[in-house]
Amino acid sequence: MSEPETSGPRRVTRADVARRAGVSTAAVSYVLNGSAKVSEATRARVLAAVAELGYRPNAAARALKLGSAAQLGLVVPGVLNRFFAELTDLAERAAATHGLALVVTSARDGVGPAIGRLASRQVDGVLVATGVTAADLAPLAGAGIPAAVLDHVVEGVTSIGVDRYQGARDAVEHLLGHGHRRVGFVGPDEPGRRRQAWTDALAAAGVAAEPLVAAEFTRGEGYRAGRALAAMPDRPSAVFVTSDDQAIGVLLALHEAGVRVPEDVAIASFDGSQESAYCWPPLTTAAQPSEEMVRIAVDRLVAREPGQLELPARLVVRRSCGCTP
Amino acid sequence: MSEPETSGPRRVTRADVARRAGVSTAAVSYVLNGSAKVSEATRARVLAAVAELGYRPNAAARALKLGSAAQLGLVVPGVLNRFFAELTDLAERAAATHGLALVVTSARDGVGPAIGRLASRQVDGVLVATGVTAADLAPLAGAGIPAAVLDHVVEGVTSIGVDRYQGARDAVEHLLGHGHRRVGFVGPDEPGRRRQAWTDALAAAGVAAEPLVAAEFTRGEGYRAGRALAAMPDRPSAVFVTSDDQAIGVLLALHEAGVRVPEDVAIASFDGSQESAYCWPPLTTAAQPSEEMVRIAVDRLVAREPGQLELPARLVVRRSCGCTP
DNA sequence: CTGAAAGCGCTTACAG
DNA sequence: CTGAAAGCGCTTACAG
Repeated sequence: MSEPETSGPRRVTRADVARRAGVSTAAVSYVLNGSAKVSEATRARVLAAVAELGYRPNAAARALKLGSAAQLGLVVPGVLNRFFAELTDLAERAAATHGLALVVTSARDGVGPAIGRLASRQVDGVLVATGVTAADLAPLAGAGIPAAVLDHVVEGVTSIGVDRYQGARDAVEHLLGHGHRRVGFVGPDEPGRRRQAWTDALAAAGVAAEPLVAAEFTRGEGYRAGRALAAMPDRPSAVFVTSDDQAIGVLLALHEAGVRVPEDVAIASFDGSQESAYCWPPLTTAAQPSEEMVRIAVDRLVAREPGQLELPARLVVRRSCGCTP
Repeated sequence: MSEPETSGPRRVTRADVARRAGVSTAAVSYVLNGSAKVSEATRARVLAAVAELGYRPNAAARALKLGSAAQLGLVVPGVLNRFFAELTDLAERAAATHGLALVVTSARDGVGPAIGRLASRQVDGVLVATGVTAADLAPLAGAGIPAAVLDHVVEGVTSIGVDRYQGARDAVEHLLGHGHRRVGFVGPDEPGRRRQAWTDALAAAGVAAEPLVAAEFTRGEGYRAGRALAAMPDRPSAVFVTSDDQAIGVLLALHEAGVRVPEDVAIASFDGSQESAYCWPPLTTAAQPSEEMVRIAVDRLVAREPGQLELPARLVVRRSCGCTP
């Protein structure tokens, strides 16, 4: 199209620095990598040359030699989901703590390709915040790259998850504690631990587990479910929603229909994203210990320490369940 | 701490593939890089060997040789802000279109360090979605890495921005069009184009530009501003808020105080994040053409095509201004 | 304490 | 159409 910029001044390499400082190239590496085997005078000369030349080590060369690109990969379903956006932010911080950069890969075209892309990038580890099987992770194992699954526990794979059953159960029981006897469920149609917790909690309370309104994990699906709820002749007086994002969609539909929350329908959800505190009414939600999960996962990745860990969810009580009027 | 995994099977290199396929290592490269200079039979043998061995080219070696790591850098203030989360998602998609990965760097410790980190990583370009000066970008220029500023236009720097003045002015005028004569401003205390638009629009309408409630670009600050608004004896009947995130904070404070939107206070904001459609009431907002901005910026980065472009904002009318009751 | 040298895995002219 | 070889910029034993 237009004239491409000329390649500009040749990149400055450590050879330039060595020449300028009057030392060997090895000395430059030693100084930069903090080896002790270099005199104070040499160190000063090298550092001065580095500053004068604006030298930056070539990360690719370093990665080739060391077999590490000093970066972590993160696979998310997409950063648009509130909860995953927060995870991305936390992961970036945690990685930075170890001097690692974060390569974000969305699994929009499937988790397999996403992992494949990362596997050839000499990443030092991969954080996976999507549904995966051990097989999906195989290319990483082949390349000697450790992986840690975030958010849920997968058999045979290093994973730091949250106890979805307990979190959901706490939320549903909280709703029951408000005296509700018809507590609906908004979430994926497939069986899962949150759904099981809902079923069990209602069974324990001696009431029927219904209605179930199917919705995938997006605000849009939550909105559709909310419209369905609003239109129900025998609407439940409370619902448990499997994620904050879905609950925010439910909220919108209910508002539009003039159904009041929590007066007409009480709501409790799952995730504890920051958004849950800023919608109206603020959501009572089973909060995942995201910060802790990410920190632990990154630490284990860096230490190449395998293992599984399930952390508890914590019920955060706000207005949507009817607690704070 | 625990025993580190053993280094595992040595990585398979193109030499292994060549041996297995019975061809030279060059042939492997030719096949993988789609060069025409290789026979069909050879190609098939190489591809078979690649599949059998699960070979993945070493990205670092490729980057060193080619001077390109096939990745783009993105500098954001943080991915927690709704708008930047969406930008991150869009950038990841746009980069993938060109076969590039996305390295996300938060400018939490300042834009200088963030850019420095990227500069040594052989990224093929950097997308900057933070306030920057041409000087901040100097290390990139030194390394021959093109940069493009997103979201606003910076003098002397390739940038794809939105017309903040026009967007804000449209929003304020829309509020005036509803008959409001006291239209407040919630946004940063420093002068800026959005604030100027607010001042000008009110001047043109012959009314005083007040009150101005200072708030930085976060939901928390928006919340504080909303509380201040709610407590005002001479509360304006409408406010323009400089971002959706802030507006969502304002909304929460107003709800808590029992101030109705739009009946008591009409609101219009800026950004057009997806969140603006899902809060209550949904926000009338001057929407940035994010998808287009990101696509154009990435295309220009890849083509190393400099230049500046300012795109119009588009007013999306929803309930918060009083339009759709 | 410092320097010369090998090698990380790739790509790509250059000969054949 | 294919192979041998140089070289990208670094790190790090190994001699001195």
